[in-house]
Amino acid sequence: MTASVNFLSQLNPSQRIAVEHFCGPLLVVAGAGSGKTRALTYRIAHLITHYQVDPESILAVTFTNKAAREMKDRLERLFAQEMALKQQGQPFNSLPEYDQKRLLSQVYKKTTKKLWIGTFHSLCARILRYDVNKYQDEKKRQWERNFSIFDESDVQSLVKNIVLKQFNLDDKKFNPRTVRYAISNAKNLGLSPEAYLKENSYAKGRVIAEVYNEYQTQLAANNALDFDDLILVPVRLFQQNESILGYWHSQFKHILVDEYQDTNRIQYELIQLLTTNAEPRKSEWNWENRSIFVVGDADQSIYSFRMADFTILLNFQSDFGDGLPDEDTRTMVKLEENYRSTETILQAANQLIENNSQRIDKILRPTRGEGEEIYCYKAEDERIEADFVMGKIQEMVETNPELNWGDFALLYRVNAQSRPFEDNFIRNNIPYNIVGGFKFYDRQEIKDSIAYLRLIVNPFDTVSLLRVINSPRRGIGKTSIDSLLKASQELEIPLWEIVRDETSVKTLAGRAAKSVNKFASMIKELQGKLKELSGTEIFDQIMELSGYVDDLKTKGTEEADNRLENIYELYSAIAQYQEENEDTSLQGYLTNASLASDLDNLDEGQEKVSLMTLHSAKGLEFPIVFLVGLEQGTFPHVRSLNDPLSLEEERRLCYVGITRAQEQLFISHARERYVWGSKEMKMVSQFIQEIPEELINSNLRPTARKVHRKKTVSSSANDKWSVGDRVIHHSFGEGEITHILGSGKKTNLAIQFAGLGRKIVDPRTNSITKIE
DNA sequence: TCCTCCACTGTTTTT
DNA sequence: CAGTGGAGGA
Repeated sequence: MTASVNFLSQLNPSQRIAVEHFCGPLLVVAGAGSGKTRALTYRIAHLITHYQVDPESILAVTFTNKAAREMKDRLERLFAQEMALKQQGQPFNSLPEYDQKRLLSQVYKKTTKKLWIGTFHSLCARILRYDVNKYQDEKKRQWERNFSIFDESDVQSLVKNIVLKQFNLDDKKFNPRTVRYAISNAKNLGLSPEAYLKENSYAKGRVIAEVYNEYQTQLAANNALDFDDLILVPVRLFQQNESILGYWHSQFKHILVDEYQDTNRIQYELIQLLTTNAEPRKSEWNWENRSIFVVGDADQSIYSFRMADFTILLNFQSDFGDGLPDEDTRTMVKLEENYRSTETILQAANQLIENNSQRIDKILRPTRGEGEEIYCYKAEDERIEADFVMGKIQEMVETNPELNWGDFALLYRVNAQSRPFEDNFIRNNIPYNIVGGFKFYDRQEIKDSIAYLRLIVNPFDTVSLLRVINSPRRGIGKTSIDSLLKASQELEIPLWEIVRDETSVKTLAGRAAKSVNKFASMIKELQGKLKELSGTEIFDQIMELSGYVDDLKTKGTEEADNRLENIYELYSAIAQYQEENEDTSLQGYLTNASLASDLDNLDEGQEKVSLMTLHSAKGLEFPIVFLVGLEQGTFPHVRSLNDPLSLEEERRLCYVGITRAQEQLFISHARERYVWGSKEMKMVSQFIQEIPEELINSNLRPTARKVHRKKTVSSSANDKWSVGDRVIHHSFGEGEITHILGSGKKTNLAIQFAGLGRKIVDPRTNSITKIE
């Protein structure tokens, strides 16, 4: 088919191997900026056009919703371009906008709509909407298909309540956050409360296991799942029911996983089950018309706090592949050519990451020019640091007509660091966009509205019920609620079962009974309309009937107006979802909303400076990057200073930051900075010292670099030497390079000298010169 | 039942 | 320096 010929020609040999891969396992080790997204999208396109794979049987897992959306968009364009040439005989871009849109929507209907592209969480949620009712856990707890997804704050308060109120534990010894974290970790390792207990049978572990168990009971009582369950439950279900696993195994013939280094144990398990159908022995796996294709970079593994485990990536070759050494294997390919950044930036990144002990050998080979040196600014404090960044951006935008605000990104370790920059940007009218931190869905009015919707979809969702039963105030106070709650607990039935029953309410709620009954009939009414009305219509009605909007309107304060605005925005979000997904069910929207992240709001089209954490920046690129707060204790973060493994993760994070930059990188640090309201002295980050001095220009030694640069840089540059080069050594004479050993700082050359045999030489000693 | 004020506590990264 | 939670007053 002509389609494939077209895009294959744009690839380098390694990318081509990746894209043309059809059946069986393949690990793509893809360095930053090496075109891995391209490899992924082109491969999907190739599977469909060249191998006639049914789009419905392709499962592509990405790390963020944004990455998923981008992949779908790219695929749509790719197919639309092909169709433009075939149907109309002219390039897509030259078609009138109307035709472009028509083509894109054709492609959507025919192909991209059918693909299973999304995050682990969204894809699993989708699977569970079909099958969760067939699952039963060890304690016979069950869930229905209209389950709620509890967000982190729901979960926190649930755990807190169990620890403090129900179990009456000492919160010094059992900090609810720590307990919550332990439960999450257990789930990410695939441990049930019982299994957790077995592995943690000491006193504290036993208590946590009990909390975990009670927590599960309450989730089930609410017909709710937490984020971790979205992965854990399908895995369990697949383990206990082979026909359900069989169904999904035959559904997903070609599985692709992006950012494989950030996969955790339970996600790995899921992939493993879907790929192998739980066949235990490798020799029994049937790769006919089936593949597992993962892309990742161990150097960019930055989510171990979420139990991500990059040894999963390192083990791919022995888990799924042929397990042969790098030179001989056919189940691994490395993409090392970097198309994104200048050589200077790549050298900084390569040298920095060399300081890590835990990695697989890989470097980034530059394909672009040397570029500008890195500029390092030492500031007095965080306000001066902000002045510097602001001044530099303004200066560059003014002097360089090619640049606009959207070409700049400001990256920091923790969200709190954005503050001084925000203040500064507001004062100086610099348009900016903060990604992450406060979320739209975290606002009170939004949580309230969502809670109403959740309750209508899933009446067992007691957390939501409690949230809205007296919001807006309708005279249902603490005492009434408590007596209703107590009854539900004693009878072991959901709170809603009490609330919906007029007689029970009359006996229990006293003066508030009338209000409770009114509230209950309102919810009942909308539950009845759930099937006939669309999400937006339900939303409209609940806001009206509940008096929520009226309540805000009568307040008339600026704050209330603001909240109203947000509620209207939520309405548009639901409407937009319905339109884009051809899904008018409220449930679809709710799932989508609970899995949405703030990163999804990042709109590249806007001409605004982007501010975000280094974690959020993964997968993105910007012409100019500012990496700020490079101080010991800020970055690397305090909590990693004493732990070598976390320090390595911080270094990987720094590596991610550096490799976001295409043209130019600025780094800065402050001599002192406010932390918790008091000034602290800060030492410069060790990461700055790990970048070769010659690559950095700074406000402390403005002209230092030019003198050393050429010599040292080129002799430490690994890519200068290649096998077969003729060299002269000052004492051994002429020889030929036969091997290049290691990479970066540790590069050594094996050289065959006439009459002297082979010797290992360190090129950094300047003892050898190349003969051109 | 509701609202306001004060004291305390806890600070990484996110699907 | 936040944001939260509890206590006490209206």
